[in-house]
Amino acid sequence: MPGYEPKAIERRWQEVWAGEKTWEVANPGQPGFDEEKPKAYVLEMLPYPSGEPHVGHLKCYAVGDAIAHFRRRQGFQVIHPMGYDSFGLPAENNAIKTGEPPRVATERSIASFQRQFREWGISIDWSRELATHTPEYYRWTQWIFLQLFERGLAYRTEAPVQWCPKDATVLANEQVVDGRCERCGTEVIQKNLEQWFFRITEYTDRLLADFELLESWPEHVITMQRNWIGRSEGAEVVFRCEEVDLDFPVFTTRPDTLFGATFFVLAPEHPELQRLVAGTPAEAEVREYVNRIGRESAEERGAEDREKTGVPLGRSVVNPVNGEEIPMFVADYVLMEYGTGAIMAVPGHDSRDYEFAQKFGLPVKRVIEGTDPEQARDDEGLPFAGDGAMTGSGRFDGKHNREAYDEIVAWLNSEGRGETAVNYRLRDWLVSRQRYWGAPIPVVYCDECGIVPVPAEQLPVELPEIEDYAPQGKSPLAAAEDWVATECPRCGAAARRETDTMDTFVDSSWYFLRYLDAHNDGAAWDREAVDHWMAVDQYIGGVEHAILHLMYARFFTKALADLGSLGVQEPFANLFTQGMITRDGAKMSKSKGNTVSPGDYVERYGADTARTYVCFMGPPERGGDWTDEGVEGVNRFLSRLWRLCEEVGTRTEAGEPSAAAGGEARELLAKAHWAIDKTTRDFQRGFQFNTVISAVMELVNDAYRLKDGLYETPEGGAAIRFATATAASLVFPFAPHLGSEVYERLTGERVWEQPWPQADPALLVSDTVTLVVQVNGKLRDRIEAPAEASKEELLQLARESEKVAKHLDGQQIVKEIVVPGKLVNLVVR
RNA sequence: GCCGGAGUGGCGGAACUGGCAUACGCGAUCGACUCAAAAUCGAUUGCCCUUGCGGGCUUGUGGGUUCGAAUCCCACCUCCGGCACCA
Repeated sequence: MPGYEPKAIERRWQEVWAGEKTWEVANPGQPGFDEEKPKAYVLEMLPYPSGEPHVGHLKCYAVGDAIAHFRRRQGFQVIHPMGYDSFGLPAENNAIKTGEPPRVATERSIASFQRQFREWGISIDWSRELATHTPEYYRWTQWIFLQLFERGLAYRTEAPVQWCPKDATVLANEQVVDGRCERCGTEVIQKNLEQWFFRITEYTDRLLADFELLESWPEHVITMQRNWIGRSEGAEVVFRCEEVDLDFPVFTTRPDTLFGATFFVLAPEHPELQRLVAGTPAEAEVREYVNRIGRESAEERGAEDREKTGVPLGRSVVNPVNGEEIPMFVADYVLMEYGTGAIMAVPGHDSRDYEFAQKFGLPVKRVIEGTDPEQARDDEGLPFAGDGAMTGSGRFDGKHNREAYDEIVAWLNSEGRGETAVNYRLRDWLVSRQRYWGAPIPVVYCDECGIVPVPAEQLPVELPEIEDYAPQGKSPLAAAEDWVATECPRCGAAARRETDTMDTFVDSSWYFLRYLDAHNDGAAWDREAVDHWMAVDQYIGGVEHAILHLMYARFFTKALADLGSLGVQEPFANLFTQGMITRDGAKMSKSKGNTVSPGDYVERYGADTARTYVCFMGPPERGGDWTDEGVEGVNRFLSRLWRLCEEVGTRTEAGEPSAAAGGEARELLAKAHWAIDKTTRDFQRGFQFNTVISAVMELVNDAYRLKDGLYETPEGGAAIRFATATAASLVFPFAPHLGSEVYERLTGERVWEQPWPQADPALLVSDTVTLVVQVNGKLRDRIEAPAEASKEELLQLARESEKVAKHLDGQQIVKEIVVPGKLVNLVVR
């Protein structure tokens, strides 16, 4: 008997699917569009094509494909497209090193992804394939840029930016991790440059409020985004420096502690700093301090155990609530990027201000009493972060601080010295990059007209071919003189093109819309197609995109909806984030030499084994450690199914299984229906693929256990044939090739054309149940009991048990608990 | 520090609404087949005591609620992830 040979099976079915374009779906109005079926948009995050696919890709697409297959067989018209996020730094860095054009390396990698997706048997609608580096795609990325520009949502301004000296480019705040470049790990420095921004901050409140519109997102992803947006409610309060006749607004979340302010601190980058100290004795020391801080990296400055430093300015401001003059300082623990770059310092109730006050010998004043009377008396327990009664706060004394909060803000407002205010951590999205391998920003600079957008009909602004990719502080595109020199679209005078390109996150912020109308060369998409398919019903990807990509895509969706181009406010109704696969307990990396190449495993065991393994190794939202023994275990299981199919195919005849069958035939039929029921429920519950697969394993195990007896009779033969075909049908979403092959051999049908099986309720119940008998909550016996036995009958059975009787000996039953169909618990004393 | 998540056999993990803890897989031991090995098939496999029958213990730790807790409540410990001088 020939063994399981996945190679031949898998190739055969891949050719069927490719030849028949099995997974293509039509848009509304096109031939082949099915009006009856509800739609389901199943989408995995598009890959960044660099080298070969790794196991993370295998897992993501195996998980997504299982969902796509299940939904199809549940009667949905499933759209399941694929594309490539093909602009970006790694291809360009490779180009700088090797001289190979980024396009060449990228397209080679795309070819490798395409080949592997086919070899894995992922059910992709290839007619909708896209790559973000093609002019057909980025033409519309540029179009969206122009739309945002027209609405004032894209703007250019000089700003302090994070600059990576190694990659010689600016970075988004989101791409700076612990003060280092996310990509190359180099320490980031600050620079002032003219840059392009998207006004995402205009959408902060909607980005927060619309979490409500989502159906199912992991709670931690929502929390991460919420923290990233960082909305704080508080008040803006104005402190005045009489000596230089300047007002200094501060943002505070604790206006109730205003009476406790004992000093005032400006960030080293504060624009009024020079004016405050010019010509004063403090000037030299302040300048030296500011210069020193300026030279420090973001990492040094943000270090966890950094001691507080600062310099007194020799100036003071007036506290608006009590007229007190408090001294001013410059200190680097105040950040220019947040709030107003200045703070009122309340050392009695803020740990950072407290530390500073201790170091500089400044007064610490308590203005809220703790509930603990010991703490209430003096400076014990300071800084105090809790709530309590106001003290040392004039006419607010005795009030609870939460109450006083509003009254103080109201009073400031009436005096014109303050008002309620909201602050966000989120900054506008810096989208320009001084890099080659990205979509050119479609803008022209004209001496007469200034910044002029390229008219939509002139798009795309194509990326020119160049020789030298190395950045020299400005975009490599600046060297392409013929390309840069152009005419002003408005006045026709000589003008110069923008030489920066767009952040690749821009490309991936709208690709899910382009799939829906991928070859439209008259518009980014057809509104009817997008209205039909959006939103994405299930989005799947790595949790590393929890903030950046997902928030940018949400922002784009809202902005495009405001422009009238879209009818939804949220792009992804349901989100699933898969966990990372490790090897030997560690993250895979080439330097550690612990990488796993999916290609090797597909070659050795077949795609079905590799796919089923990544779904079986544990709950997919959690990570898991890749082991070869685990892969072999799954391969064993699929081989068992294969051999069972071969045996059943020769030893039984096709025939309807009879629900009236008795004995082992009925036992196996019941197991098959149990498996149908279990897998269906687990699929509907979410992503419990490991338990889905284990249910099919149980079914196959039972078939092996019972098969020899079943071959004897026609009913038995029909039962095991049904059980085997059912196993194939249920495992199909994970092992589509083997599932198709086995199902076809035993039924003559194509499994993906069959609806998902339905469990027969009559076979889910049995006429006896195992009754668990406990004495004082401890298991003492198991008894087979009639399923419909009454409470009294169950108690009777329980008491008759010898094993139970032993534990009742000499004791008195004080309570009897009966859960029909399950258990009896006798409480004795 | 703040915000999430998780602690179950030798390992990955299962257990629905509080009701048989350890499904399924891996590993291990034994047996069948074989000249032999691999593959395959079958049996055993939480820990402790006991020749056996049987008994005791066990879901990170300590307490609580309950006839009954991996599951609910309180306190604590450990690990993982995110954010972090954000006023």
